[in-house]
Amino acid sequence: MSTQSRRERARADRERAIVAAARDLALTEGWEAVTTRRLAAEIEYSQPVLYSHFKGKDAIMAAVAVEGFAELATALVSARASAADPRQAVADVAAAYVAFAQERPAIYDAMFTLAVDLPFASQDVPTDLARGFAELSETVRPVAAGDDLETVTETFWAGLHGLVTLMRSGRLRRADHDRRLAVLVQRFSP
Amino acid sequence: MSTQSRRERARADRERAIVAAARDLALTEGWEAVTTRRLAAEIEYSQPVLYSHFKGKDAIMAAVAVEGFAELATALVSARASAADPRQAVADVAAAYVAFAQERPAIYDAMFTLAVDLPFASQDVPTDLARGFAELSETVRPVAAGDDLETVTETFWAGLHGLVTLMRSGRLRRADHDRRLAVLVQRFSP
DNA sequence: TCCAATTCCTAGCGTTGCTAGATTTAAAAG
DNA sequence: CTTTTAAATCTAGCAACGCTAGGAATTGGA
Repeated sequence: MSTQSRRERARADRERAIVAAARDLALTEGWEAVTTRRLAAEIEYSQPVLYSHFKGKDAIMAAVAVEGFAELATALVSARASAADPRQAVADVAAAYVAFAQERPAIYDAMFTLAVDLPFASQDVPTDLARGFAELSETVRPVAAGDDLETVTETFWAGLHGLVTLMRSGRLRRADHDRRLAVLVQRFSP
Repeated sequence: MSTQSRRERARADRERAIVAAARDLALTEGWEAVTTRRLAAEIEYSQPVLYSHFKGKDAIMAAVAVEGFAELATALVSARASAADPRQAVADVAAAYVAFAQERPAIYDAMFTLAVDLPFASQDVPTDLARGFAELSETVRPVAAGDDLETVTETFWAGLHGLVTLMRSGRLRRADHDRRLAVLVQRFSP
């Protein structure tokens, strides 16, 4: 009984180590540097061990993404909480969203561009993703007016996502970023 | 002299065949099906021939993307031209943009998500890309007001891009798409 | 008809994600 | 404490990827 629980604990530790290694590698060198061989070396086990924890590389990336949802949600919550008024809240939350994406581009990609085997628009959305979305919702609620709140939230989100991805891939000049963000925020401000 | 020009013509034909094969394969089976071996088989030459035309697979994808810019620009031009008034123009151009992305997802990815070795925010932007961007600019000009036109255009573009990419990767429910687009259009309408 | 130059292909390198089968390790039974 | 059995882990390898070196074949001009 106790030996079994000890083993389970060790397994859980190793699983966390895999996700942490993937996250660190992706952050420092990008996802193309995150190979199964490299991950195995990092946790000091052989390659097949990874597959006893995760179905494949995509599942590992999904696990990193889920961690990212928690971080993003926390960042959005604190941004909105410290805003002086609803108008400032939109600007601050937008800034926090963009800052997260720019500081952790690899994590952001795993969350919103790469891994597709995560439940999004369905019932069993990861809790922290729902938390982040709810925070966006509350932020734009004052401007929803006649429109459906969820729809407005998704559209605002899409605007942020578009700005972030187009800029990071070099499609938009970085210099003008703040002005673009201001335009978007203004269009979604009370 | 004539034999040389004949050879040059044959080479140009083969180059076009490569891009066409890549485009067709990407459209029907996605970019992951576009391998250099598959492309070589398609044009009935061996693999290394590809590298006498293009620096690598990325360059082939970039060539497909450039073709896409032309198509998109044409679609946007005709959408704006047939619009009854400036307000309708915004809606029609937005709809045309989204329709293009949804009907040719692989091409759209090559244009705006994958290939990065294309000049975007610089002087030597592909002509057709500039054409498409100019069309977007003219469409949103009535709402630019005090803001810089280029900035507003880029922000509107980002909104469209965000909607398209988030929906295509399953992050947004497809059913509510029209309503989200309407919200965006309304925010950028005169 | 022979030579030279260009064009093209065969073969292979290093890397990827992933897996089958042997091997070691550890727990349970005697 | 030894033996047996089961679980955990590793070694080795597969198929596919992008890409390239070096030799074979084709072509045009002398």
